[in-house]
Amino acid sequence: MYIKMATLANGQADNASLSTSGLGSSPGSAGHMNGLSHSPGNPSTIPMKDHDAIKLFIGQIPRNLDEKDLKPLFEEFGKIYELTVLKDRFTGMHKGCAFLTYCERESALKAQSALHEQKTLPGMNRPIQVKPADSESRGDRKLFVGMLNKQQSEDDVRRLFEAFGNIEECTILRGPDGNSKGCAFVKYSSHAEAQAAINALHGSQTMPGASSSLVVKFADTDKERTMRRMQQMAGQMGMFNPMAIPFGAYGAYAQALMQQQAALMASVAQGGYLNPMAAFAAAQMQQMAALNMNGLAAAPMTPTSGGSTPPGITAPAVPSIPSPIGVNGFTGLPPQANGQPAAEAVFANGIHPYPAQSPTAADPLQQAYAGVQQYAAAYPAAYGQISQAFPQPPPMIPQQQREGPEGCNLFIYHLPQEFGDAELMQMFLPFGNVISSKVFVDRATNQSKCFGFVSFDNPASAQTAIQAMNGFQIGMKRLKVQLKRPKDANRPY
DNA sequence: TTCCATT
Repeated sequence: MYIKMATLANGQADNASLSTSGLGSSPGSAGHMNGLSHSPGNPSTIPMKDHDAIKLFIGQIPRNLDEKDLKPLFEEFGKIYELTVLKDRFTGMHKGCAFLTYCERESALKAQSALHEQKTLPGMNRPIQVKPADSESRGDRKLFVGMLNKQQSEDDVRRLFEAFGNIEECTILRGPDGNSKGCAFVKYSSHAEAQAAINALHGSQTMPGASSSLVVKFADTDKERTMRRMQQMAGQMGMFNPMAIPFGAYGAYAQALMQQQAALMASVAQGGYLNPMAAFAAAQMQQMAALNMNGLAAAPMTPTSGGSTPPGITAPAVPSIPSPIGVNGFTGLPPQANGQPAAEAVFANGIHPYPAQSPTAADPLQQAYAGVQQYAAAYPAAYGQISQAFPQPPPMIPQQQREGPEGCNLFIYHLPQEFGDAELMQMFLPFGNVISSKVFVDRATNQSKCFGFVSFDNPASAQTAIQAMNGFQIGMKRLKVQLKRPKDANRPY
């Protein structure tokens, strides 16, 4: 078992090999940015998929082939977003099939036409199946919205609905004269998002001029054709989707967070169990590289961890960054950032759905730093050397479970098996004040069920966390991070 | 040969 106790160097190497998108880096090469320097702020380092990407079902796979064997076969047709071989939940037995999502819809279509029933893999007696997963066709995700104010535009409706998920389409129904009929269709990426919107908004308010409270229900499928016509009519007014710009000026910082989280989780996932020291150190190194890579840190990088206070950091988008994150993370200033108001201003500019936000909770940089402190504070006895670096760790002992307000509670799925409450909290601290984190554990086996909940004290942090962490890649799987379903979520309308 | 789980 000690063999698995990865040294820092090994942990980092593992990260690099695990990553499909260049997120990994090695400690010795922090100074030259691990080949990522050519893409500062390049969104391609954050894996994304088309909003209309198709999840494919792959059937008739020999049971001796796992994700890494299948990857090359399917990569021919495009960049893979996620590939998951289905396994029995208890025995871990390969079920002979998989789910595959390409980043681009087009790749899925190509793969389907090239492979579906076109050949039989060794040992199989039926040809390979490559087709949209059953789940792709089922599940209502289109909402009918009634009792709107007739002055409300598509953008107004979007603003009302965007907190509950990714809006793929939003159309006001209009008469031939172009006047709103006071209703709209809103299509989310998933059924769950649509359901969340229903739960939160149906009957929640009465628009000025409307005769009764807001109606939010699943769209009548019979009328889909009508709807399509409507959408085409309103079609060419090119609206931009605010959700497509997750962080605005903070994009680069979002990336930095990704790097940090990548290191943390990859080292856990690869190591087979949690090695807090390696994870922590890896996160530090990743953060150094990431911040510098993105041009947020002007300080020249030195490969050794000198004890000097890092020089001031300048950045065009985020004027002032707490420097301790910069050069080695183990020494430096207390986390009271001097740039909070500026950072908040940037952050509030089109990013916060809830403008009335406390600056403290809204400053992700500060939160990131707090997260690091928390991580160090969690293991003070074993790693005194590190906890020393933070003379006064904030009293952030995980509180008892408590739910936050509506819109503040996240459901997280596909957690690494090794993640416990503390790791879950650590993962989400950079986005706000985590008031609780809970990984579900099987009572019988004491094993994580790989899902859990995180609660923030404000909805903006929750949304920021969703934007940053939903779809975050661990191995070939991705975290699912969404608002917790309200308990009456399954009630049909 | 169809994942998926909501303190």
